[in-house]
Order: sequence, then C-alpha cells, then structure tokens
Amino acid sequence: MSDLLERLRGRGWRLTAQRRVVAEVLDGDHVHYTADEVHAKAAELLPEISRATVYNTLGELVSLGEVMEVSTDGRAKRYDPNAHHAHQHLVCSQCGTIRDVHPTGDLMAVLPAEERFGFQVAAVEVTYRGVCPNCSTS
Amino acid sequence: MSDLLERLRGRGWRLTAQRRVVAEVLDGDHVHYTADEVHAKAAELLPEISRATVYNTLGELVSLGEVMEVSTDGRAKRYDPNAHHAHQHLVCSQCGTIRDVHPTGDLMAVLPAEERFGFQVAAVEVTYRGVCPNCSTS
DNA sequence: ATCCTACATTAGACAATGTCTAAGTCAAGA
DNA sequence: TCTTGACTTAGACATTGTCTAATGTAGGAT
Repeated sequence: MSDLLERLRGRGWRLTAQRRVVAEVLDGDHVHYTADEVHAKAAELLPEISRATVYNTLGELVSLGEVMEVSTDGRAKRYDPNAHHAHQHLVCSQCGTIRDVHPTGDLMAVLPAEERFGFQVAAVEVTYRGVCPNCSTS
Repeated sequence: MSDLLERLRGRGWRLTAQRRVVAEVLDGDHVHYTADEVHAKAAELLPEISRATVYNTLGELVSLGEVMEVSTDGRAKRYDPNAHHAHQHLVCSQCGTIRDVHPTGDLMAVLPAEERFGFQVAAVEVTYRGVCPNCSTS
C-alpha cells in the first residue's frame, strides 16, 4: 500500500493530507471498514477531515481500481484495499466478521453459456455465509 | 405462489388484506422488486397500505423462508419470491437488470476446508456482473 | 351472530447511510 | 511566489429502513 500514493500521483491525483490519511487508514490486509469507520479513524489522525471528503476519496479509489467495494449485508458498504488479489468473502451471520477467502476453480466457467442471456459477463462476486468459531461456542 | 397464503395461514399467520396484496405483488417469476416498488404496486391495489406494513410483511416473508433478500448494489434490498428454487443472480452493471441464473457444480465444495477458518459455512451467494444485450448495443 | 383480544396496521418521527452545493482552501506547475 | 483548477468543508438534502403509540380487525370463543 505504501506505493499506492505514488501510483496515484502518477495518474494525476493531487496529493493532499486528507487523501494521505484515508490511504493510511486503509493500509493493511483483511481490512473491511465502512465509510464511517474510515472517517472515524481518519479523524484521529486529521481531526478536521470531513465526511464528504472521505466519501469522495473512497469513491475515487474504487473508480481507480485500488479498493474494492463490498456490500455483504445491505447496510453500509465496506471498503477492501486488497483489490489487486482476487478473492471472495466469508461472513459470520451473527457478528458480521469478514474473512477473505480463495475458492478453487474458475467461478466464471461454472455459468453455462445458455445461462448468460447474451450478457458480456465481466466479474463474479461470491459471499459465503456461516457462523464463525467465536460465535458458535458462545 | 397461490398456495403461499394457505401455507402461511397453516403456520399461524393472520390473513389480512394488506398481506394478501403484498403476496400478490410478489407473485411471479423473475421478480426482484425493492421494498418501495412493492409498496407502490401494492398501493395500486390497496391505496391505504402503509410503508411500515410492507416492510414488516417483507421481513416476515424472509424470516419464514418464502422470499429471498438480495442486495446486488448496496442500495435498496430487493425481494425475490423464487426462494424455493436455488439460484444465483446476473446483474447488468449499467441498467441494473437482474436475471436468475443456475451455475453448474457445487459452489460450496470449491471452498477448501483450510479456507473456512473454523466457520460452519451454511450458504453461498453468487452475483455475476456484466453488460446486458440491451445496454451493449446502445 | 356477536364479542373479545391478541395481533396487525397506520402515520409520522427518527435513524443510518449516502449525495450534493456553494464557498473557501491549497497543491503543484509556471 | 503566483495562479488556478482541483480539493475540502459544513451542512442541507435524499434515500432507505426502523420504531412507537394509537387505532383497527381476524378469527376463535361464546
């Protein structure tokens, strides 16, 4: 993630303190924050950052393909910085914990041509749901 | 869908005009309405029906396993009455059209045990994304 | 057929999440 | 250092969903 900012600057991104902070919050593996969580954590580093800027910045990172948008529950969208490594998600039905997972095989190939209805299919998203070890013991 | 109401009455559901109308709106294949769309269509049949009742009724139908909740876009949830036939969804990235599709093979089986992190995995949801024939020609 | 009562419905306030606008600020090239 | 177009801000607004207290009613009991 450290070269993310350089990469974006190469694409004409103006480098501001706000964007730096948002990128810093999203740094790391297995990060799946909501926009408000990103805002809260960013505000610890840069108290005057506004909600609108966080939303704008997240939207730009998604458009640029640097961050994945995940909506596993129909509530707030979550932002996953692990966009450069294809993966899917495993979600706990009780506590909402999200793990990145890697199913085997070609998930696109299992959709037969006659089930594509003339669509040009470009992507597949998979969400596994279950109960995590923490929730199943308590 | 015609025996849905009977089935639910057998489970102790009180049969009201409002619930009848919501069930009628959801009748059919390839239906994927939002709660507000259901409300609008229900209000054509029963003008005084309230939003709260539609939300309540949809929530109950989901709990009872008669209707599936689908969130393909992080916006409004959609309600799919085709809950008794396992299927997945193919969504147009441009116009949002949703088709029911049936991938081959066992989607659960492609998640290796070492990728389950101790979860008891119960369900899998797949969303294919692409451009529909209508949008790709225009 | 009528009555009772627990369950269902209603209007509207409230909550959560996301979008937009107009005014002020600033990064980075000239 | 200056300038300018891109960025940020506060807060209004929009969308979607939830909750509450008052009122209505389905269906069993009589």
